[in-house]
Amino acid sequence: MVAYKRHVDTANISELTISRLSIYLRCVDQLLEAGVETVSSQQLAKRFNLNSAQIRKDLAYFGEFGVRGVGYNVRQLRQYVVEILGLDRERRLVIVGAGNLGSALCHYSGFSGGNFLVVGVLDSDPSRIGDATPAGLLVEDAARLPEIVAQRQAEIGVITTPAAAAQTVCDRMVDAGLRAILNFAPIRLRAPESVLVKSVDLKVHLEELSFFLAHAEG
Amino acid sequence: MVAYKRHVDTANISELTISRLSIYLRCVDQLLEAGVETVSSQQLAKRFNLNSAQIRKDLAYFGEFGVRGVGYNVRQLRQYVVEILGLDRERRLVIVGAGNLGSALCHYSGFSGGNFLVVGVLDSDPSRIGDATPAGLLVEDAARLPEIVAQRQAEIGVITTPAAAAQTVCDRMVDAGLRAILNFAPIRLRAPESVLVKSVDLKVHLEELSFFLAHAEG
DNA sequence: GTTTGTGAAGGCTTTCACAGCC
DNA sequence: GGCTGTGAAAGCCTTCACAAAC
Repeated sequence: MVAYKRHVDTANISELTISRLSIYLRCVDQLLEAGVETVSSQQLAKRFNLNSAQIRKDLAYFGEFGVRGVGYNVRQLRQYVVEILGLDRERRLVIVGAGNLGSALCHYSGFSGGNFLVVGVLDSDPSRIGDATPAGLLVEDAARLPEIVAQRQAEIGVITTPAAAAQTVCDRMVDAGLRAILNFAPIRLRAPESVLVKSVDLKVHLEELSFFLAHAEG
Repeated sequence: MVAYKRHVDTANISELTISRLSIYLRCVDQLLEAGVETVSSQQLAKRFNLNSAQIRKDLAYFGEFGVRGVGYNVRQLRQYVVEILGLDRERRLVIVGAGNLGSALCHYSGFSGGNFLVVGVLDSDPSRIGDATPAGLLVEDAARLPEIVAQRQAEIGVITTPAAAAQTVCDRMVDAGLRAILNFAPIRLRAPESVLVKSVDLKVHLEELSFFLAHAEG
């Protein structure tokens, strides 16, 4: 077994591989909780409905983590995936849009827990500024985005505004120095190539389910 | 122009095509708001950062909606996409898990608006049962899932419980007759093939952004 | 002239299958 | 015996490019 390759050309690695690493992390956490110490790609695949060759290939991009004839050490594997995903240090988030979704996310365990920390919830609506979110943060003025990003060293912006405001908020986040943006507004955003924007349109998933219901025989 | 083909073999159509149809619907809605009456695939592509051949191909699976030399009638196109996605009738949702995310989603406009309607928010925690959600629904006992699904004719189940409870809730949703499930718990669910389960792990997206931040040069 | 709908080409991802190693 | 890491094959998806239609 060799250590995690730090100098892989990450530009050539598919986003699909990255999102699967994230999934593997959940699986490995479950195994750790269950006290499993060693796991083969086949066991992982069977247990979590994955493909064993794909697991091996995804991991092999970043180093040789396994032992032939044995499998992977679960604890070690977790640590490697954590390092690959950059989860070995805290990542701070700023949420813009203190509506239902925004205030729910700021104390959603996936968002404020583990390596992620919500350090600000902003809105441009004066009637919302000063409100307490369920997590105890106060809603602040969206105009203060640049200073909040700088002072609190936020790296990730989360957009939970209505569609009409999203592009403006995105532009301001880019100007404020945020390099990674998670967008929940149902609109396609434009941003410089140096900034990564991921959009999650929750309605798309519902509409996929609707398509399935409309066309499934039965 | 020919009408929407009702008898396409939907089993052969990629999920990617379906999720793009959903995106096209957002784009077409923006065009309608802007008063645009006709649009070509190239105009759509340029405006929303898409590929024109892909738009044409995605649409062509379901019929011949365009006029050569002209393009697509925006209003008509919207109607076709709505029919394809099965959005021409109401789809009722039941949410299980009245935590932060669950109660936020039940009055999130994407979830209770348009063709989707949340008809129940359930939890198994007695201390939550009876609580009012922001949308005015009362949290009901998760044990009543089967009767609520049947009486209110719910079709889609939404899981917003902690990971540990998600598989049990999923099994009960299947038993209650739900054929489409949207899962927000960070766990891989197992369900019969006749049921469509879509999982949305919000943390996966954050971790993808983290990977980008960790490896982007800068 | 313009644009659609589509076969063919190209590119990307997954899966297979096995050499190499334990 | 077992399992990983990986080239090769298969499958899938996107893009090109053009005939057919307006």
